[in-house]
Amino acid sequence: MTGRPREFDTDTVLETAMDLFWEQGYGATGIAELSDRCQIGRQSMYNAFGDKKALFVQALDRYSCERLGMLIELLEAPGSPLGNVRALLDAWEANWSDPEFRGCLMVNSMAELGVRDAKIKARLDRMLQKMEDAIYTALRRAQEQGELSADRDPRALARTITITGQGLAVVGKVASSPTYARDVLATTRRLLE
Amino acid sequence: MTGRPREFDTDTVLETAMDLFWEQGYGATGIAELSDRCQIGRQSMYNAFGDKKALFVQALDRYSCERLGMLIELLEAPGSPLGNVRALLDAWEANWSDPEFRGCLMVNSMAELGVRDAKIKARLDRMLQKMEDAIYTALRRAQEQGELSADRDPRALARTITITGQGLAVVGKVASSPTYARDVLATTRRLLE
DNA sequence: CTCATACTTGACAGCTCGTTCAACAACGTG
DNA sequence: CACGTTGTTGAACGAGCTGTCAAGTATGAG
Repeated sequence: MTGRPREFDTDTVLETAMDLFWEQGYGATGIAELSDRCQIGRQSMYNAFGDKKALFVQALDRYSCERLGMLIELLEAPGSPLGNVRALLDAWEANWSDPEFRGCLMVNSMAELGVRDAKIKARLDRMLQKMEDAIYTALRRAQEQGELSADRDPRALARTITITGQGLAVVGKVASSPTYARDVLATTRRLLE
Repeated sequence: MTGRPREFDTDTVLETAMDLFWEQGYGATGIAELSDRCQIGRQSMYNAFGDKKALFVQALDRYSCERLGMLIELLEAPGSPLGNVRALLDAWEANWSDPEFRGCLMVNSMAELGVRDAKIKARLDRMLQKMEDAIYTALRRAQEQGELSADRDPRALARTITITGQGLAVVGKVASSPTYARDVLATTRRLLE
């Protein structure tokens, strides 16, 4: 029944794999590199996670849980819903200004695999909707509490904020101007007034 | 002096190569595939364009000239500058709704190569600035002609519109909702009122 | 015609990739 | 201790990749 116990922690390995895919993308990350950095043999990798694409999907799911989890937690914090949305924009701005800013695994994956792999495409679409819905819900609550004018379209606003976040994540990989995110997010904040 | 003449048109080949990189990305596009679709031998490819990365850079430059050229042309059209900006947003919306929408080579390249290749990164940064500047100039002219309120920050607005375009280009590769671009661009248009 | 030049063609070297195979090691159970 | 089960280790496979070499071919110049 019970065989030889694992010598590695599945979560730690998945976290490292996620980081690698995050930094380099799916195609540019090789199995050798993965097993090197994760400090486990190739075969152990295949035993535990399946083939490369299966591993990637699990890493992507982990990213989704972590990041979207943080986002939802932030937006559902007690107090002012609109303040929470503003806090999200602040967090993006701070993150963007980090010199080690490395983009977003979700967006990178959309660009690299969005049209090529239908299964991953559907997954990414779902993640996008989760993000949008979390922002939408916060905006709706802001309207209910009178923080946000009732004549605003919260769905359109949530989508705009989502797009802005994704756009900043890609552009941040090449833009040299340090005030880019500040300018863009200042405009976004004006939409919430 | 003059040797055997070329049997192919350099522009046509470059256009085809650009399309391939556009659809599949840099890493996922092989030399064999390129020479197949371009209908020329590998060696002819290497003779005419250099190695793979050099070919890609030329394809990227071509994309930049074509697309940014169209964008600038649209924004500098005679008549209302603000109307031209609105026309740009309309064009994006129409483009996005196309079922064969395939994103944008610029954004795809940012995601795939933005942090890995410094030379390409600088090139993409320059393209981004060109795009931003074209929109900025149109907005400035709109202000001079009194179409756009003078208290708006045209730089921030131009960057916001740029980010929105890039964001839509990535998200469009996976988003299933057909009203996404409409919602986002409606919000963007409100910024111009 | 001869020759240097430039392009084309096909084969192939060298490498890396994802994946698998076979042998060995560590565990619980009888 | 023997056995089934599971994980590890290291080697190897076949396919695909980028880039190059060598031979053949079409041109203009002398």
